[in-house]
Order: sequence, then structure tokens, then C-alpha cells
Amino acid sequence: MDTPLDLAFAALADPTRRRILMLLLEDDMAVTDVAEPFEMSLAAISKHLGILTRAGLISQEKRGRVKWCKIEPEALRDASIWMQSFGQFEAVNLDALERFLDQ
Amino acid sequence: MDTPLDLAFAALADPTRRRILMLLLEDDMAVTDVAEPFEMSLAAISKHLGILTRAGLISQEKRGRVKWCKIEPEALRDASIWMQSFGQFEAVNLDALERFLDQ
DNA sequence: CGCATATTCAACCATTTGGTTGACGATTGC
DNA sequence: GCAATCGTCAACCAAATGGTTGAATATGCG
Repeated sequence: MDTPLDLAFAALADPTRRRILMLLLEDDMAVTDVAEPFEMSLAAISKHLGILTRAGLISQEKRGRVKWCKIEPEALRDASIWMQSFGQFEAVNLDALERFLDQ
Repeated sequence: MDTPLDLAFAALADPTRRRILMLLLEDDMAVTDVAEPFEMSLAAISKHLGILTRAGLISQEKRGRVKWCKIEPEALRDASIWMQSFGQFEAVNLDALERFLDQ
């Protein structure tokens, strides 16, 4: 039972997957072309793309025999919002406030 | 060889650890108190706190026999920046632009 | 048709992860 | 001093992760 947030952060935790996202930022790409710059098998990249897809960070559409990969930055929004709110509420840390006032 | 980004995202991928961060948002806490609301052993929580510490998301300071856990939102900044830039560059996706212009 | 290309599937493997339990070291309070 | 408390360590376990290879499935091309 992984939440969307679980899936997004877990997907982003792998450097290969972050590199893939960077590639797709510049252009939609076929699976084979995504795999080209990596020193690992096509099957491995295919798995990574599956993880990114399940996390909603990319989408894949098959046209003919090639499957196009497209970035979906929408899914990053929830994760980003989570992190933003995390940063904001920090101001409410009472211990830190008390220590500050005690100085 | 995990980068700071790897460590931060991996740490955030676990819901237990995100709950811990939410707890620590309200207050600095001792390890035992962090563990209290969770249905798992103290040792497990201690491990989670270690992971959060290595990721730089919290810091721990031992005063007497109790170890205080404090949130460190600074470490989220890099991850947040990464995600922000991810969203921004999206506008440069040429395929998407071309499809738009073709409409 | 028949071959090449694009991608996934299935089985397998080593390592990591997230949890447990029980023993242990450090600190505090009566 | 001694018992209780705080937290970690070590050993162990099951399941997930990230990779491999080889076979299988579409699809396109000459």
C-alpha cells in the first residue's frame, strides 16, 4: 500500500532515475534512446521507466513499435508541496523559539 | 557512494520517517518519545532516526542519558531546489512545444 | 514472407531494507 | 550501591531493489 508520496520519493531516490528525468526534460524519447547513455542493459532501463511511470513522474505511450516517454511534472507537485510545508512549519518549532528567546 | 540527494529522497520515501519528521516539526523530542506513537520497537525507530540523521534531515544531541532529536530543514533545500528546477525546465520540452504549435 | 528493431517478460542473483529480539553500556535517582 | 531508564548493538529474518541474461512479442521494412 504505497501512497503517491512514497512512490514519488522512492522513484527520485535513485540517481539513474533522476538522470532519466533530466534527459526527458529536454525531449520526449523512445526507451532505446533513453537507455543509450547508460552503461546498463535495456531491460534495466525499462524497469526504471516502469518505476517512474508507476510513480506518475513520466508517462509512456506506444506509437507503432516505439514507446515514447514523456515527463509528467505534475506528480512532483504533491511531493514538492509536502517539502514546502515542511519548511514553512519549521518556524513553529517551539523548542527552537524558546531557546532563541532565552538568549 | 550515495549523494546527499540520494540520501534525502531515500529517507523521505518511507512513511514512518515522514511521520517522524512531522512529529519533530512541532517539537524537539527524545528518541523514546518519538517512538511512543508508533507500533514498532524502539530499536526500529532508532534506526529510522539514524537514517534521517545521515540524510541530514534531523540532528541528534545527547544530553545526559537522553538523546534529543531536532529537525534540520536545511537539508531539504537541495532536494527542493532539484524539484523546483525540474518543474521550471519543463517549459523547454521541445516536443511538447511543437505539438502545441501544431494545434 | 522473413529479417531486423523495439521493448518486455521471466528467471535468477546479490545487496539493501525494514523489522524483530535479546544483550549490553551509559546515566540517573532512591 | 543498585535498580530503573535511555538508547544502541548484533544477529537474524523476510521482502524489496537493482541488476543480469535469454527468450518472447510486437511492429516495421525490403
